Parts: sequence; C-alpha cells; structure tokens
Amino acid sequence: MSTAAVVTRFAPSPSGELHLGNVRTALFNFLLARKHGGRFVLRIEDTDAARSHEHFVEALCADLAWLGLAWDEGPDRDGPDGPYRQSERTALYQRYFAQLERAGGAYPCFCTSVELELARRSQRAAGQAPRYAGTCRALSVEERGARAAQGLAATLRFRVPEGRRLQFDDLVHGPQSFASDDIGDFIIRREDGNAAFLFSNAIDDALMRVSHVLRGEDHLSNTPRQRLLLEALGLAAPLYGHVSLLIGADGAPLSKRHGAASVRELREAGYSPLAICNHLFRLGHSTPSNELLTPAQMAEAFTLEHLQRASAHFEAAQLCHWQGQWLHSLSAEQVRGWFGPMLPPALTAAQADAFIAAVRPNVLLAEDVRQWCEVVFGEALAFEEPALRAAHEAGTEFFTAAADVIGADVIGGADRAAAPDLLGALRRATGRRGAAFFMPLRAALTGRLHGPELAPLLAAMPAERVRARLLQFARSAA
RNA sequence: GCUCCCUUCGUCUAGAGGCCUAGGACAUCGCCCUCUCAAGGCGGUAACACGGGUUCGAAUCCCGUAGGGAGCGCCA
Repeated sequence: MSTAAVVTRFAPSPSGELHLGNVRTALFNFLLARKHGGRFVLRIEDTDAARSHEHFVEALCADLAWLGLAWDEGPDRDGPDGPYRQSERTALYQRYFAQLERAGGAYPCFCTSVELELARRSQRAAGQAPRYAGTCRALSVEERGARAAQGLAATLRFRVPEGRRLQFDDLVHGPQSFASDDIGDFIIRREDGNAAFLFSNAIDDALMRVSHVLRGEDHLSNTPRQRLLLEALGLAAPLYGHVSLLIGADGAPLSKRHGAASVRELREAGYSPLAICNHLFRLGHSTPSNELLTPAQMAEAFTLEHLQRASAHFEAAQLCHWQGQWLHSLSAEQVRGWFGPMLPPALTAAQADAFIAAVRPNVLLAEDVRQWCEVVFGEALAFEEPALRAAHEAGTEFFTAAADVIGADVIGGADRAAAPDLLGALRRATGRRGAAFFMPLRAALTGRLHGPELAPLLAAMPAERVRARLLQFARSAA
C-alpha cells in the first residue's frame, strides 16, 4: 500500500461510554495510520438524535485523548473533509439521496414500523429470513404521489440489485462472497429525514477518503450492502477489515453491560493508558515482543497479517500484568505523578517519597494505594484477626521496650532518615530477631501479617503513629 | 429459518505440509530469595473440537459433524 494514501477512522456513536471493544478497534485504526504515516480521523456518528448526547461526545474524546489515540481530524480539529459530526453533514447526504432516487436506485417506502415488525414475525414463524418483502418496491409514480398526498410518511429504501454475486477481499478474513438475493432492500433514510447508518457511514468513509476500515466483525455482513451503495453512487469503497469481537468473562461480547470494561472505570481504578493499549494490542493481534511497548513501537509492530480471526476473551489478569510492567518502568518522577493524586494532601515531598518507596512494589491500582495510605497515615487501624493474635502473643514487654525506643529516639528529633537504625535499635531493645521480631511489629503497626518490607514502611509512618500503635499493645495486654 | 464468520494449553497467542517430542506470554503449581506479601530468578503442569479424506508425511489442504458468534432493525 502506498504510504501517503493510508487514512483510517474511528466512528463511534455518542450514545454511551467507550468500552474496551470500541477502544481496541480505535487503537488498531490509530496504529495502522501511524505505521504508514497516514491520517487518523475521528467521526462522530450522531444521526440518531434521540440516543446521541453531547456529554458522550466529550467523554469519548476525553477517553481517547487520555489513551493517547490522537486523531488528526475530528469534531474539535477541522480538516479538509469536515465537518466530522454526521449531524452537520445532512446537506451532503441530501445530495446523494437525490442522486440515488434520480437513478432509480432508491424508492420511498410507506410501510409503517408496525407493519414491518408484523411481517418479520410471520416470516420468522414460517421459517424464512426476516427480509423486507419489497411491498413498496414497485409502486407507480401515481401510487407514490397518492400516498404522499394522504400525508403518509416515507422512508427511503435502497434497491438491491437482483441475482448478483457480491465479492470482496476482507483485510483479515480474505475473500468474501454474498448473494445479493439474500439481502433485502434496506432503509437509507429514516422517516425523520436522517440518514441511516449503512448510508451515512459508507458515504462518509468515501467522502473522507478513508482507505482502510478496521471495524467489528458484526459489520462483516453489512459490507456487501455498503459496497453496493457506494457502487450505485459511483464512490470508491475503502478496504474493509473485520476484527473479532471481544468477549467478556461471561462469554458474551463486550458491551455497555460490562461496566468494568469502560474506559472511565479503568481510568478511575488507576490503570495506565499504556498498560491498556499494550493489553489491547495483544488481544486479537499478535506480536513477537513480550515487553511493554511504547505507542511508536506498537505502530511499528502492528500488522494486518497478525490480526486474529477468532474472537478473544478479555481477562483482567492480563491487563494487570501490563499495569505491573508499566508501574515497574516508571522513573521516580513519573511514579510521583501517578501516586500524587491518591496521597493525602498534607504530605510533604519527603513523606510522599518515603511512602512511595515503601509501597510501590506492592501496589497495582488506586485501591491498593488507598489501602496502604489508610494503614500508614490513617487514624484507626483495622486489625485482621491473625494479626491481632500475633501482636498479643508477643507480650507487653516487647511493645513497651519498642515504644521506649521510639519515644527516646524519634519523637524529639523527628528525623525519618534515621529509620533503618531505628529498626536496629528496636531489635536491640527487644532482644529479638527474625520473624519473632518482625511479625509482632508488623502486626501492631499495620494490622495485618502481609505487606511491604517493614523497614521502609516504618520510615514512611509518622513517628507519633508508630509510638501510639506500639503503646496500644504495651498497655492493652497489661 | 436463511446468510456469513470462527474453533491450538484455563486465557492471549506462535504456527503458511516435514524445522512440532507443538513454541512464547498471562494465570496456576513448586523451588530460590526473604520477617510476611509483592517484585525478581529458576523449574513444572497444561492445547491442535470431533470424524473422514488427500499425501511418503497434516495443527497446517479438502469434505462433513459438533460447538460458539454475528447479521437478517426507521440501532450503530
């Protein structure tokens, strides 16, 4: 393919939140464009006014931008082929409706949705494909005029040619073949005058000079219809590639139902855009590398040939792996940036750094950070039963001795850098070592038996808090 | 019902007739490290949906079966 000619697009309808399935097709299109130095277009498909909402447009743009899928042209970024909202392209559509009608490629249909639904139901009952029966196909000019004069509203239907074999090459599935006789005349303009998906989507791809369309497999059987439409209009069809659907844990295709898979929720949970992209990059697409890839590296490594034909299951554990890889790859500065918003606001830079140093290896998501914040800075400690038992079993002298060290050493000086020595001082004062030393301390200080290394954790915890928690066991057991 | 798509370890996948005793990653299990957990290192368990062909030889090609999915909307 010639480098300059690659134009891809992502064309969501603003009727809900972006979920992982959508994002993956957006990513693939973005990557394909980047790989070939082409353009990536964001087009808002808001022809259904009832379901489309402006706040979804904003949310979806924000999600995409957050993920790093920057579009070259879109609703907020004009280009040569705009506007990029279908609601602003109605005049364009009118032209092509007229052209089609003039050529006899489309006709008004006066059937009501109730009639249509009834017809479909009886077709199904009779074991037939629920296809438009062609009721209004052969209406004469007079009949049409008469119905229109009665004030009957009409949709516009595309006249599907008879007896044709429709063939095309799918970018991922290879050669495809459909019979035009299996396709009923479909609606291209709704009664309210708005263009229907099959029409506006195909027309816009052509008008925006889109070269490659990567979309969900659910569109595969739409493709012959759209190609027919474009052919009737004399417009060039893009190359289509249909990627497998993403399947949720329940085995059903990912949809708005899977709330956990919405980009907003992932962002709020603390997932990184890079982790999400790396995971998606390998869902239905394979690459030799097992490393965390940058967007540029992903673009470089993306190939149509390695797009999978079968649908893929989304598994959170795999996303978590990339989140861990990402967290691991961060510089000190970047780690501060990620932790920052989740830390108590009153912390000094040194306190924040000490906390981060302590918990970083044990943390993957925002809730983990929140948990350890609670342990280290929180007022009251929630004890897990085994931890409580371990602390009590250590005896009061242990904690009395320990608390004395803190009192003498730290409360006055408050130099947190002395903490490693503090651990040594504690060890000497209590006369214990190994697990017998660490576990009771850990239990009293954190309320649990598991967690980050104790030395850095101790260094991160305010001295008064350490002392108070030790004293609690010195007294309560007495 | 009709049309179309799909089927390799639990999951994501490599695999284009001999390189396959089917490779990698995640998960899982074990060991090392270690106060615990996490991280890290090392190792293990684990798959070609089934049945027929074609071929000297099939995960790979053909046919069938089973199972899964999509479409057949005045949703996109």
